[in-house]
Amino acid sequence: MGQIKKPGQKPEVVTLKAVAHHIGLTPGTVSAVLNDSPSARSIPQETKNRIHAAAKELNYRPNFFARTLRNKRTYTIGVIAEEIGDSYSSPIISGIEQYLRKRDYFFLTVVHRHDPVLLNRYSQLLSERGVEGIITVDTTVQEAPALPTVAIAGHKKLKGVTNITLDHVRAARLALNHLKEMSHERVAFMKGNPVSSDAKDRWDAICQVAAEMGMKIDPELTVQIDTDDPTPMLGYPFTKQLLARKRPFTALFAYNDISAIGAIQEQGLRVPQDISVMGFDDIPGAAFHTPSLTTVQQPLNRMGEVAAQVLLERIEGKNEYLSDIAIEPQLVVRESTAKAPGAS
Amino acid sequence: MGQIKKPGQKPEVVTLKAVAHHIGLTPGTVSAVLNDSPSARSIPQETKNRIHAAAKELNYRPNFFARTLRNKRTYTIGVIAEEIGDSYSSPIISGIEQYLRKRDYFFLTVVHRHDPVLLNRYSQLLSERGVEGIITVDTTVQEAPALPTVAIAGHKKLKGVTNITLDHVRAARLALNHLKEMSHERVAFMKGNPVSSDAKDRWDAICQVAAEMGMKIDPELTVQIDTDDPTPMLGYPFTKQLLARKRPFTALFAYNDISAIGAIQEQGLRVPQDISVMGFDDIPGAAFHTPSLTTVQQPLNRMGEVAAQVLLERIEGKNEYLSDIAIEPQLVVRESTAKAPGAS
DNA sequence: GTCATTTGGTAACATGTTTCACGGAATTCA
DNA sequence: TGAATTCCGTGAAACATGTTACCAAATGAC
Repeated sequence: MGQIKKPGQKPEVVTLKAVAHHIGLTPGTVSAVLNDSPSARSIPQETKNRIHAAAKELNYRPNFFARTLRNKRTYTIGVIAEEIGDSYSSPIISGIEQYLRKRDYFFLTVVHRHDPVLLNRYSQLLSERGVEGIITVDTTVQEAPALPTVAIAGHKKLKGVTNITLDHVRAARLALNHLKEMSHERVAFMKGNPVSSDAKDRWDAICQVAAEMGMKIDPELTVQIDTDDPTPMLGYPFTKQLLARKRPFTALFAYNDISAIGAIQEQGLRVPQDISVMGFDDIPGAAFHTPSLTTVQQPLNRMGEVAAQVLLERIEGKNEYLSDIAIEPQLVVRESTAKAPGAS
Repeated sequence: MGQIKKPGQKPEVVTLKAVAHHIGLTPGTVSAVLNDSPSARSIPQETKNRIHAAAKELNYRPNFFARTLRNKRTYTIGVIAEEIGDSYSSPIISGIEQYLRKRDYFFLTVVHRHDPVLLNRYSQLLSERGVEGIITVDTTVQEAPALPTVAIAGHKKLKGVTNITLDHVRAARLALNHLKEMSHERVAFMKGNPVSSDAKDRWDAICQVAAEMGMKIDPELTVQIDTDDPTPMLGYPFTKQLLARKRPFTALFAYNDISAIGAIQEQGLRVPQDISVMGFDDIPGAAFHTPSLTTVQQPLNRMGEVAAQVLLERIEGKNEYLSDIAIEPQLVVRESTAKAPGAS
């Protein structure tokens, strides 16, 4: 493993022993020098040079597993995401990768699909494979983990877990203010599927901010998403359901961009002339949809980076551990929202 | 690593030695039994039961690194993608994950960004970390690798590499036939950025099929993408460039869905009334764009699965290795293509 | 000739895997 | 019936490869 195979020959692994032999020293000495360990203090520079030269010449690569066996360091973390490849997880994982690459860490990825049993099994397995920390995406860790853990969109305070969450109150404020400025008074809401770990917080924040603003939320104008489709079809049936109630409204605050796009597919709605639609997330497609989507932007990529950074700081014991990190959302106004019909 | 830490106590690793000690046997014996190795043939069932019971009771988990040191098996593969999180790589990686999960393999992911130096460095690093095979996505491996390798959208025949490629000739036939049936005669083309490993093959196939069909390709109606933007902006400037030439055309065959969506943003085009636009890939957003995109579907998810499957078969030495696997595309007709204006 | 350096070797250890061997019992052969 | 062979159940030890605390031989200082 880990060496160039000269065609036709057998792999010819260059071990520490081989290097040592090559210059007539012992593996222990060579190891100490190559690691610049304190016990190599007394080795003269001349010898050190010879050792380094030989290692380079033979293209010596220490065996990762032998080394890990002693050192207990793997420079690897585990990422447990709800899914790979959907528009929410992808930018997060990409952000994680960006940061880890700079720090020469690697990561293993597994998918939990909101299944708590899988979540536990995978934490176990990852831990057995020596990951030094775990980042979870869109799930709630249920019990204090054995390894340093950062939970993106995690919402349970647990010892050893750093939660990275969007400031949902601020998000709600941005969104509702925007709608208010556009004179919308009858606003419909889509509540996220409870398996989505942001669903409850986001809704609570909306309720709180609505109360602050003196805006009342009509239960007849709220629908609850309870399917788990990664395509915009997610939003479609719930919009139908909403329209079927025949209760007038001028704006719809969807649970996320995906469901917002699904809602716009509903032919009964002219967006934004009749109904303004507000999304959440600002996924890559949001800007290129027709009409382009007004949305509360979550900096997903950055959240991934921050998660990785915080985790490495904890692994390397640099900083004291924070139990919560809030990320600030931004409002991105595009075409899908407009003045409420009939407003001056 | 790999065990539950009882709060307050030190980790308390359960090693083989601990298990052996617990029942008064030696590690060697316990190991043989737990692995059901041939040398455990002569151990009576009664003893085996005791050993298994003890292992379960103490919740023994073999140390992955110690084991790998001897066995040279890691059940891990490396994925080298151009990028994580864009609409091309994401479904592929997701497909890889789906298959690996079933087989209890893990994977490490790294990103090459079309940089050949990175590609080599990462193969090295992954190999040092004991991956048993590599899947590359959207890059061309330049020299015969030391490990079993599957290249998705790879185009160079190399010993040890299995290329998984779309049948581009068939793809071109599907697309051009559709346009012909819609009476399009003046078709504009966008050629992919040469760093995209499919670009050349796709173009060659289009030229070949066009020749077969007696359709001629006007160089004035082809543009060459030479930027590397993951958003639809990719297609936008090249469409402008095309229009600036004032050469009339009724259909545009974009390099992929992303650039097709970018092209449609160009306000000068009414799609499909004036111009039909054909994409390539069928990314998740294609169906939900307005107008929805007619496109040649690449089963990206499936390509990932197939890649993983083929790679594991090679690793486990089950099948003889194939140097090429062709994947069949499908035409998905949606709203962005229509009869050419003026056609009966 | 004793003491301190200098230099680098020795060996234990991290944890599992696997081959070999050994003492005693059981069986077979002459 | 006694010797030879095989079988049983297990332990011992080598090995996979590095790391590191400690030790020893050689050299030079006084």
